[in-house]
Amino acid sequence: MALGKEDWILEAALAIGRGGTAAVAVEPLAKRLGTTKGSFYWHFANRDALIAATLDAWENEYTEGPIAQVAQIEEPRERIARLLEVVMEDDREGQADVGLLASAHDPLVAPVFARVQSRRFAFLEECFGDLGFTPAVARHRARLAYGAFLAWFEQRRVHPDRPPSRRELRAYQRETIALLTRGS
Amino acid sequence: MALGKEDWILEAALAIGRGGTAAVAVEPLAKRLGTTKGSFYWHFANRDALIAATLDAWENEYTEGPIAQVAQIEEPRERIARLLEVVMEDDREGQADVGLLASAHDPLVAPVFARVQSRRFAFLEECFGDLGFTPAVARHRARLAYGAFLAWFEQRRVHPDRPPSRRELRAYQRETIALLTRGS
DNA sequence: ACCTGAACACCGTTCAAGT
DNA sequence: ACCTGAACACCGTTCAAGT
Repeated sequence: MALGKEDWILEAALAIGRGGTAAVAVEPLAKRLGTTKGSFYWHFANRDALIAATLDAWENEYTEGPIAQVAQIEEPRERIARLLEVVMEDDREGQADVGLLASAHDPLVAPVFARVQSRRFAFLEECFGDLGFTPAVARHRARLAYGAFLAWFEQRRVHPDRPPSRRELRAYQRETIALLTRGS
Repeated sequence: MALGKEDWILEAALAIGRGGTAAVAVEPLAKRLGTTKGSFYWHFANRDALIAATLDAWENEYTEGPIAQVAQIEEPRERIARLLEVVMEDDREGQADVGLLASAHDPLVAPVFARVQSRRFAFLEECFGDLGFTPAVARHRARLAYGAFLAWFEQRRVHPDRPPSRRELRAYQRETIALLTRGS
């Protein structure tokens, strides 16, 4: 039966999760889908186009999603806290991010990543601004909040053998919020 | 004239800085060095061995270096502050890190990165412990400090067009230290 | 419209032969 | 001891030919 672009994109997303963009190889993907390389080139101009399409899908699903979930919360402190929870809760979300971090240098990935990160920074900056911090301070706190997120996943990625407990996650989030909103 | 392993390692390090391990390709490297692929295989078993050797050199130079530079500072708060400065000051250091972050998924890179990060976390934890925090709190603060470092370079990498000023860096460091050592 | 299969380029790897 | 050059495998890409 005929395949569609989506089938290739789905398979590529799995590959990226496993090993970054380097793991997106047309021939193995074709084998996995039970078809040939020639078929692939009917749907996509080349390998880069497949990766671009996959990143596009990721950007839509995973970035706006979490932000939209918390954007309507009135209290800024609560909004930040919920965002941290949402974003650190879901393992798949984290791994999608981390799989892409692994390919951050890839010229295809860089611009997408830049957009996503800018969006996240901007949202966090706004939240801290709503707490009454000056723009400069809000920027620093937003950066620290984003770093709190990065460091958490870095540690998970590097020590997959000993995943921190749910309690540890809660304590870390609590302390992060407490510290970063101090002075508001 | 005869080349040595070091010549290949140096060239490989440059390539990693440019585009992660994916940029380490034997044939182009050979061309750059004015020799042939065959020559490469006299010095190294294969491409992986070259990358491993390059990572080894990086681990020795760039990880122990900064820590050693600050380890003998008495005052823990000062020690942390200096470490942040040292590690964020030098652009080349940051880019070596970031170049490798780009290949974090690479099975060759993962274990080296794990060691380096463990070492850094442990050192930071110790510093915060010396400030009198309980182990759990020290762990959280160490993670946040490491995140402060990661987020800084992430932002630089993503927006190479508008690098933050020296003043911004100073202000960010000052505020990070102030926040993370609060309560000691 | 969608796919196959053969072809070619590029890079990793091997190895016999050179100095 | 160190290097060359030819060979082969693997994957990206093209394309004429099939359904």
